Amino acid sequence: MPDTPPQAPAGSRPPAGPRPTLEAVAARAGVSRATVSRVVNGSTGVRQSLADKVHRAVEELGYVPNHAARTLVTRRTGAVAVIIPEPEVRIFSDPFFFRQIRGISKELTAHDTQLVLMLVEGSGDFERVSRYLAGGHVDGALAFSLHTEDPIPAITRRAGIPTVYGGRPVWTAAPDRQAVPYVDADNRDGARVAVRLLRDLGRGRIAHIAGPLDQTSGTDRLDGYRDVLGADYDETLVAQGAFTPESGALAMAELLARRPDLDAVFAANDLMASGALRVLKESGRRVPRDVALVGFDDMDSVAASTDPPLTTVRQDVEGQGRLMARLLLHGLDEAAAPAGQDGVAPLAAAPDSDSVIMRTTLVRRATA
Amino acid sequence: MPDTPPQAPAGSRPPAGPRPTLEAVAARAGVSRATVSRVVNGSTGVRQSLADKVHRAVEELGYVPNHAARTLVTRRTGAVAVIIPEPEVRIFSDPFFFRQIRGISKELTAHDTQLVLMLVEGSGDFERVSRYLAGGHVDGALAFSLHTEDPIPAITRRAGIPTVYGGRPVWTAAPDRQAVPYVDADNRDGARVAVRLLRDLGRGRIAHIAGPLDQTSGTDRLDGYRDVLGADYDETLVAQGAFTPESGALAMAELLARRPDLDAVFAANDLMASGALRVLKESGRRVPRDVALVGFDDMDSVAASTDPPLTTVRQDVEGQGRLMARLLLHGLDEAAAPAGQDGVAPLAAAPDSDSVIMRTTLVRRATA
DNA sequence: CTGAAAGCGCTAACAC
DNA sequence: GTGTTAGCGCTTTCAG
Repeated sequence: MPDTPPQAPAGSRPPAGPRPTLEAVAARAGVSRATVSRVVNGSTGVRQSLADKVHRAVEELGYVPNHAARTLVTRRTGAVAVIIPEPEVRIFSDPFFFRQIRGISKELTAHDTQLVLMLVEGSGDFERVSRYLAGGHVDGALAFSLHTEDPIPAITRRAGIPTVYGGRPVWTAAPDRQAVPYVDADNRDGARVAVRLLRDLGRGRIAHIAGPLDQTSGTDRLDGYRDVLGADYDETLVAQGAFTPESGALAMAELLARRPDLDAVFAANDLMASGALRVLKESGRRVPRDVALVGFDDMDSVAASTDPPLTTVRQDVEGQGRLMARLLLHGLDEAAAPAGQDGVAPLAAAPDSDSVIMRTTLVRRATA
Repeated sequence: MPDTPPQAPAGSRPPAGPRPTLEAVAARAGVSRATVSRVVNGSTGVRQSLADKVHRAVEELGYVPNHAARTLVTRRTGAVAVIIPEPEVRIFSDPFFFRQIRGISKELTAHDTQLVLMLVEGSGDFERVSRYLAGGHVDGALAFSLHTEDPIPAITRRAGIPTVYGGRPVWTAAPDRQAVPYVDADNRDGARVAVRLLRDLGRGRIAHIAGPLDQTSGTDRLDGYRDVLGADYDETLVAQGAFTPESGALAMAELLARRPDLDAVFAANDLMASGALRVLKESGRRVPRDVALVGFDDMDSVAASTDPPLTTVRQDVEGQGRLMARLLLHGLDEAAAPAGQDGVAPLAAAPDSDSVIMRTTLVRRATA
């Protein structure tokens, strides 16, 4: 490159001005653009001596490939959207989402893929999401917390954007069940394990504080409870909450009023368990002596710091996030090169479609 | 991703295949590409009749502009990076970050700009961030929680990426103070208001549980405390915490041991205040009768639900997020079109450079 | 193994 | 006002 600006800045750092292009690197290395491109993209078939020259030129010029140009020709953006329905108040009280995002972030980062966060406010926002996804800004999407009438699946499908869901979407139970890939904890089995523990502890009147029934995490845990109770299932021992401490307290009070004889409680999550625990203690009952209690999630900021510490069912939220990303990325690679093996070890078995249900583990502390 | 089966779905939705290009729209509307481009980009100088035709063609074809192609020529990505240092454990316990991100998201969305989330894990990650920012993927960046030796500023500067910081960076107090734009709450003044309240309540031995002193939110609040105490400032009445409930409890116990006669406490945040409150009650003291207590943040999940509810200093976290985004976007527009007014109403006054300090408000509940 | 050439889809001068 | 014409920086056949 003959035209260097008059006074070159002294520092050894690459020149500031306009970023160098492939062209510039090629000129400097004395090769063609094609060769530089090959080297930069790690192609094998290039003589070592040339490759070295190119690398040096890249270094000296501080060359960084232009993303837009690359995307324009490859049709790959190297970015993934993470769609979160805002109304979910949980976002703010729960470290849940952030942990899941953390897992997603780690996995994406490891694959040099960017995370585009989309907080979806209200119904008016769906048009925006739709446009965005259709705009080819991202290669795929990760979505959360789908309720019955969630428009996201339709949007991603129409936009032709591969999508993996977090948590089993409710509609998978519907007659025309669309086989969407999702990652979830084995809520039903986790609940079974919790209730079995209570039963094996000799408790005969095990109550359940259920989560919202428009979410599969709520219904699946209730189903697990019923599985174990079997014929002994008794409606008067079930109350509903909303996954918040307050709702747990309310539900507990209700249960106590209805069935003062209950001797155990399985709460559908730790937050509700903490509310229940408070009410239990206020009612003069001793935990676990009089009433044993088990939660769900093993949310670190809650479960370990209640008094007494909560026995609960742990789910690996961060792992779920990682897996969601892995599943998506895997699918994307497959679409590009429809071959087999790629070395990604599945974290768990896939029951059907491409979904993964992750094992839960019982964490025994002091409430049961 | 399972391909769509052979049989094309009947719906009136636009053809699936390859996405239509400007060219296609132009052909369909019987105009040139340039005209379509003008219409799509809302240019004024186009005859109405033509514009209508174009709009119709766009509609019929389901045309969506190709982002990469546009970026390639405009040099604008329409995306902003949000950089968060992962080690911050606060992320998981505090709704803080999510609220700030929520504010950022809202503002960006309103300006059709995307949010690229970068969780920075450790030192090894900085190279990645550096490469990413240099890669021209984003137009600007928003960064958080800078500690003394944070490399982010150097990285963004070198990459030439305009950046706005969340919270006053510590180095702004250094001799060679770089004038970086940031948004922060008026921590010092907020602290003054809190301590003045305590003093006006007649308390004579006001203690302070300080936050970490490597963060300006910690030091600024301590400074505010000292401002009010003036000559009465007494080191034995100050203990340090780490913005967590546990550290607040520890600090409180320490203070109580040292100065059993204290009659008020100003904690540098609500989380620490909650820990302190517990210890205070356990020590048999009545709040606020024996010891008055004021927190900071007005973190909804904490302040309103302590017993008794916490008097605290509120900062508008979501507003700070919005403002950060607004400042950045404003700067970007300016760079593009270096003119004046653009109708963005500042939420508060700018003291120097382009930074904004936001007012705090005292929220009186029951602890003082 | 390497280079030349043809675009990817769009915007922005510049003519008409 | 509207069309024509160059590229933006990169990958990728296709020759050699």
